Amino acid sequence: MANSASGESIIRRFITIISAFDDKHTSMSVAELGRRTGLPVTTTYRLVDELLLERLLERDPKGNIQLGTRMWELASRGSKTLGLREAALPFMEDVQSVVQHSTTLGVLDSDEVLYIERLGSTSTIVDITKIAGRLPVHATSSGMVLLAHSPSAYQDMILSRPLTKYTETTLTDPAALRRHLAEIRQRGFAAMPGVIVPESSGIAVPVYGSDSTVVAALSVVVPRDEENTAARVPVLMTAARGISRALGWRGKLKGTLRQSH
Amino acid sequence: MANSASGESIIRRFITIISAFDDKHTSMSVAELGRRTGLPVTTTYRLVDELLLERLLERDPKGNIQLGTRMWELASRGSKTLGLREAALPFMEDVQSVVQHSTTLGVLDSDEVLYIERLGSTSTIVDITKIAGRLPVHATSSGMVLLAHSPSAYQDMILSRPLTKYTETTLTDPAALRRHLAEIRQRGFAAMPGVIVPESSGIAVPVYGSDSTVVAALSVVVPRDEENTAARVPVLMTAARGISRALGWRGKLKGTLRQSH
DNA sequence: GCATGATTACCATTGAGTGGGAATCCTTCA
DNA sequence: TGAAGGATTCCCACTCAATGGTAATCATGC
Repeated sequence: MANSASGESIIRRFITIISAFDDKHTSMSVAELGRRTGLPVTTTYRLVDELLLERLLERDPKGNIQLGTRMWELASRGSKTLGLREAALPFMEDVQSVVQHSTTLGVLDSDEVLYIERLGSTSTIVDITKIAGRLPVHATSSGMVLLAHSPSAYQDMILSRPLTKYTETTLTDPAALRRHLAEIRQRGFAAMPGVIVPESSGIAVPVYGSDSTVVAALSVVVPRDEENTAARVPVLMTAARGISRALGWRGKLKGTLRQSH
Repeated sequence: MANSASGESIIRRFITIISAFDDKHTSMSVAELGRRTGLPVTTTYRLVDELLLERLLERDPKGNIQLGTRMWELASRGSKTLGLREAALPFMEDVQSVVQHSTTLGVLDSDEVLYIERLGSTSTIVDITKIAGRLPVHATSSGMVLLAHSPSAYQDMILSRPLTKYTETTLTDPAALRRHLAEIRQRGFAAMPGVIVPESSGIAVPVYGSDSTVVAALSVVVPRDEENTAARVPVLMTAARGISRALGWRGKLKGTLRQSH
C-alpha cells in the first residue's frame, strides 16, 4: 500500500496530514505542515493541492491552510457520535444547570477516553477535558466507569500496561484498580477525587445503548473540596437514564433501581 | 491523480466512501457500500480494509462497517467549526430557553447553508434542519442573512443559478431577492415565513468573527401562525452579540445599536 | 440441498505517485 | 536598495502500489 520511499500509503499520509491539526494548531503554511508531518516538501504540496481541491482542506484569509468545513461535515454526518451527542445534550444541560461546574460525555476509543461533548466554562473549575480530546482510562472517572463495564480482555489490556501516576491519589496498581472497578460496578458510579489534577474531583455514571451495553459515560467535574460529592450522583443517574432511554435502551429496572440510592 | 479506470484518485474515492454514510445510512456491508459508491468490488474491499486498519472506518457488532470514531475525532479536533460551536452553545441555550422551538447555527459552505449546531426537539415544530445538514441559501433565513453579508461575486453566483420554489412564499426572482438582501442588511435580521415548509417561519441574525466579517447565522424556527415573530429579534440579536464577542469581535456599536429595534 | 449474495484469493498490467533538484516568488531586515 | 531566508512552484525520470477482472470460498435463508 505504498508508493513512497517511506512505505506509507496515501491514506496513511492523509491521516498524518489531518492529524497535524489540533486545537492549538488550526492553521499553518504548507511548508510548516511539511515540517510537522515529516513528509517530503514536494509531496506535501502535491497532496495539499488535491485536498484543497476536494475541500477537505481550506485556505484561510492569510493563505494558511486549515481543516475544511467539508471534512467536519462528512465525518459528522454519518457518525454515531453525532447521534449520541444529540441524545445526550438536553440531559447534559439539565445536569449542568444543577451542578454548575462542568459536565462531559465520554466514550472509550482505542485505549483512552475520548470526550465527545462538554458543557461548562473552562474558567469556573480546573478541568482539562476538551471536546474531541483524550485522557487516560485509569485516571478519569469516565474512563473507570467505561472500563468497569468492558470485556475482561480489554480490562487486562489496559491494566497490564504502565500507568501514569498524575497525583498522590492516582491508582496505578492493577490489583487496586480491579477492586475499584468491582466497586464501581456494584455502586453504579465512579467518584475519583484529584486523580488527574489535585484540585478537582470527577464523578461518572454509565450510559446504556439499545443493546444494553454501556456506550458512554456521563460525568461532572467539581472542586475537590466540595462537601458532599455523593449528592451529585442521583442527578447524574437520572440524566444517564434519560439519555439511555433516548438511545433506545429499555431499562433493566432492578439493577438500576438498586443503584439509584 | 488516478490509477483507476474511471480516473479517480484515492483521495477522491476515499471521499466517495465516507460520503456514502449519512444520518440515514450509518452502517452497511462492504458489498452494499460498493454498490452505493459504484466502485469495483475488489477495489472497495481493498480500500475498506485499509480504512478499517487506520480506524477511519469501524465494524459494528453485526460486522457491518460504519464511520470510525477516529474519523470524527480527527475532523473535529482541529476544525474551526468546533470553536464556533463552543462559543455559540451557551448563548444558543439562552435563546432556546426563551423561544422554545428550535435554534440553529449555520455557516455558508460552497453554495449552501451548513448547519453546525441545533437545539430543540424535532417534535415541537416542523423544522427540517439537521446538524451537519444542508439547505439552500435562498430558502432559509440563515442563508439569506449570510448571503446579505457576502461578497457580491458570491451573491451573483448564487442568484444566477436556477432557484427552487419550495412553497408559495419562496422568492426565486433574483431582483426580488436582491431587494430582500438589502432590506436584511438594513434591518439587521431576516424573517422568512414559510419559504421552505409552509408551517414554519425562520428568523435569523448575523454572527461576527474577530475580523468583523459575518461568520455564521443564528436563527430560530417558530410556527408560522405565531402572532409577533418580530418580537423574537431582540433575543436573537443579544445572543448573536454575545457569540460574536466570544469569538473576539470588538463591536461596531452604532451599527448594531441601530439594528436592535 | 440449493440458490443468492457476501467475502476472500489470485494475478498480470500500468500510470499515479514519488521526491530530488532547481527556479521563482515573497518577506524581512539592514 | 539589496541581499538573505524561506515559501512555493516547476520539472521529470523512475517504479511499485493500485487496479479490477475472474474465480473460488464462505454464509444465510428457503
